[in-house]
Amino acid sequence: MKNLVKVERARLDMTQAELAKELGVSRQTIHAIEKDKFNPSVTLALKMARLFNLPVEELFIIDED
Amino acid sequence: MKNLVKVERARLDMTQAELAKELGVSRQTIHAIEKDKFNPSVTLALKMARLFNLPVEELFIIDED
DNA sequence: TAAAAATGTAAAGTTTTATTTACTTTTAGA
DNA sequence: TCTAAAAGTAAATAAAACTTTACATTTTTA
Repeated sequence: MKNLVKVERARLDMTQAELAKELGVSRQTIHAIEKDKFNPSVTLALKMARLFNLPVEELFIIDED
Repeated sequence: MKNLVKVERARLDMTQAELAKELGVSRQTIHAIEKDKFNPSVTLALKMARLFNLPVEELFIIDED
């Protein structure tokens, strides 16, 4: 699993802390997701995708099959 | 959060056990998701959406804002 | 270049997802 | 209608998401 959170966050010119607050999670959660430390819930993924105006499938990409 | 897993599973004429096996999770996990008992990981959501040939956003719907 | 802001990291603790086992109830087929 | 498959439920456990706190490092900006 890789994701475009860091890039899309940069596009919106938001800090990890700002994004975290917007999404109702901790800054460390954002950091961990950006570093592929974990696999967020679909709810959080949906909220992020909506904020970034991207489909979940483009924001989070499963490596292989 | 609601979801269309039960409906889409019916469209593919699969049992909970078959779907579970296909996705590499337990039958109870499928059951719990169908009953909105929990919020799956984005990875599992992506696998389901791909199997059902639907965007994650259509398979899993956040209730409000 | 010094200070402040942002990011990285880490550890302990909580909550929730997911597994396993087992049993009951419902549904479908012979 | 009897039977078997499927689905519902539940509880104990394991694993992972997420929180909180705290501090170090990097980047930005005054």
